[in-house]
Amino acid sequence: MEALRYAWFVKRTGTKTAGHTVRASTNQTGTPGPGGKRVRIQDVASFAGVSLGTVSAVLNNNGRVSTATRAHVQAAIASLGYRPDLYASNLARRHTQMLGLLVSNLQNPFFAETAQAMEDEAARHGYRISLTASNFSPEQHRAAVKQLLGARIAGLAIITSEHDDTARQLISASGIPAVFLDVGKPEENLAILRVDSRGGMKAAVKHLIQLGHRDLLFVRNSQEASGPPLLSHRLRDQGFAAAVRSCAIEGLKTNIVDVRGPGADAGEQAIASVFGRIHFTAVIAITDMVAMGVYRGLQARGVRIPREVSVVGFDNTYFSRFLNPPLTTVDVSRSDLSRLVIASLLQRKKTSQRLIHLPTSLVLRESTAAPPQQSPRKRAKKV
Amino acid sequence: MEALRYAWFVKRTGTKTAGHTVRASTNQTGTPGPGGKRVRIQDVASFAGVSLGTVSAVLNNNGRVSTATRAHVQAAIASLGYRPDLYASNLARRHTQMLGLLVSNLQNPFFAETAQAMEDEAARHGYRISLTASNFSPEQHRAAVKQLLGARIAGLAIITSEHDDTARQLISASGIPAVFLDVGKPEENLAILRVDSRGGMKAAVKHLIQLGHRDLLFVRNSQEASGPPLLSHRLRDQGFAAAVRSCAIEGLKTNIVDVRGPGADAGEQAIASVFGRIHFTAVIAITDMVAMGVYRGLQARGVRIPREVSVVGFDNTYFSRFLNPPLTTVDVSRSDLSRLVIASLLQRKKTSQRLIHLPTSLVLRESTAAPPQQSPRKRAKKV
DNA sequence: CTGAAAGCGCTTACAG
DNA sequence: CTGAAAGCGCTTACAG
Repeated sequence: MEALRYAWFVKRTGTKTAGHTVRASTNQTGTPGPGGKRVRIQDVASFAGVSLGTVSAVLNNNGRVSTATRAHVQAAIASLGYRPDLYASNLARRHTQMLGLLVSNLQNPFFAETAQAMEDEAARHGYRISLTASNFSPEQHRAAVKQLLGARIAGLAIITSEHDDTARQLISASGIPAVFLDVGKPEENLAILRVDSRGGMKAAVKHLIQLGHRDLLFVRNSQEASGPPLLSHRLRDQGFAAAVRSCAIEGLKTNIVDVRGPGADAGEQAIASVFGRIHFTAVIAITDMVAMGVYRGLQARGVRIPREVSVVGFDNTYFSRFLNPPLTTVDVSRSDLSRLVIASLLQRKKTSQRLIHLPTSLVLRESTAAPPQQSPRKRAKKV
Repeated sequence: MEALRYAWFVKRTGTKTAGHTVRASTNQTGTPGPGGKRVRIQDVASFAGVSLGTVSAVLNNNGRVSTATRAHVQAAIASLGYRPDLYASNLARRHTQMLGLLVSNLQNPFFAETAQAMEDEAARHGYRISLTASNFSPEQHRAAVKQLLGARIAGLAIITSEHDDTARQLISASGIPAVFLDVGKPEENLAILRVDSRGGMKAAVKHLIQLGHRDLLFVRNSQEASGPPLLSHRLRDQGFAAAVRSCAIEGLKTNIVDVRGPGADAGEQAIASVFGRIHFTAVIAITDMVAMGVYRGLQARGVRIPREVSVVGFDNTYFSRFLNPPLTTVDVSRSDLSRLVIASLLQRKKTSQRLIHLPTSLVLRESTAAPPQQSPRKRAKKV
């Protein structure tokens, strides 16, 4: 037994010291190890005739290596095609240069655009993004968080429409810096990013009222799953309600339609279901995707935008200005969002801002105008 | 020196065996280790009163653990909130359950939708996707591949428009199973996914010709960077050219416009630049995004689709059927693509298919119709 | 069915 | 400026 231990010991410390080697250590030869063809740091060291620690130093720019040695090692790295093992190095380092990002869905342009902006911003700081989509499911949300937490990420951004309390507690307990979109209160390691949805909604409603609209239709969608309503949607709902309240004007009438399903489908169906039954001269869509469906629903029925009905969206996705007519919508800056989130995740000091406010702004395009003078056509039956 | 070595040795093997402990090993107590608050597998083992190997066995479902012990260990895991360290386990395991995916850009719905489909399909096999965007830049492409290769991914899918030869050689040399979109020839570990762009283009051209169109405008976009043309675009170019050749019909005229920039912008500008100067009754856009810009360009000039001009897109992105009118486009199935790619990456046998064909199909919607009978309005000056 | 040992491929004090 | 040692937190033969 003692012999066995000794053999292992010798193998670990190398053969240079002695003739008491028990097993041949192929790692000293510079050839790939016995297990596979992966080039290891030791191979580079042997090849360059330096020690393993020196190679590591040049890899990590830990000064104290002469220029000549550095160049020599780098040549060895290049000629062997060496690539450091991410898992070994992160394990040894005890931390990663990886930020986790959880979004609801990549199909939705808002999330896709945000993910892209986060990746760019993270790269600017030397970090990478580990991206996961929850598909709006709290279960997938929780599973993704568990995975990310096991991956020793340096920080975690939860930019989702759905929410999961268990996941949140896990994150809180982990002590990892995190940012949540919209939901809950800040904690020691949790910052909250508050997008001013209410302000955006208010601006949209005010804009329509100032144009003379008095019959507003608010179109929203719910997820397939019978879970709780999406948080981002709830805030936009509240924003709409608050805006209507604060704008209390003689004769203002509002209706709300909710349809299950993906944005554009829901928007189209919403129009199909209320058309001819509810009177409205303006539509506020809860997202640009929904607005796109609303366009389709309206235009398929020969309704002209904005001459007969005005439409406002929310998100200012890339495509919104290419719709016909270009969509008036509420802008949420992806780059500001990314900058604020990444900055929050990366700053170590505990004194940092725990509540991050992101303003919104109404982008005026051509989908809104004054309502038609005369009572609209037959569809416009009052309710 | 020998004493020091011995101390280390004892520490590694634990204190159970003897009184010759040199330093106290806090790891045996079940409390978090001295370094931080991360719970380790040894903590779970101590807490449950079993050995570390047993905990590992229940974590990895390596049979041979009694039901009672398993339950007991799982309780310990739950009550300590233990989460295995991804880096340590992957290092020890020598492989990961991670697949790399490189796409050009997440803003483009085709890539976003494909990424989403790949994630779903990978999850079905117990794998995760490490997603990176190259932003169409060969340099970023190469850097991303290097990172992915260092991350010991189990497989790598390159679904990009751009290409980099160095990256390809690195992948080839690594021996990691990989799939490339469209480019090059299969090798030992490299499969090629060939999307039948030519077939799709041919179908589009034939469709328009059968409707009676004789003046076709092909609208394409190039990237900002002055690099080589995108591969996917080159194939679609060729498809267009081949289709026109094979359809050689009396009086068939074609023009090609190329504009630099992102899809929708390019499409809009393309129309702006040729409108009134080139005669066309149908537009074939190289992507749906470009088609969206073409819509905008046409409609801003009062041209009705399809009554005056027909438009065909390529990709069948989610939004295409919500355009007004719904876009006729060439479909590339995201789910088929994902299934084929993941299957190729995961199958170990070398005899597997190295050349994967993915058919395309023309989806007929309302953006195409017979050309106007009489010579179009003033814009329609022959060239 | 269980446990102690050997190893994964790095980094980072530490001693020279 | 360089090198040998200790450690990161796991997995997986191997011996009992």
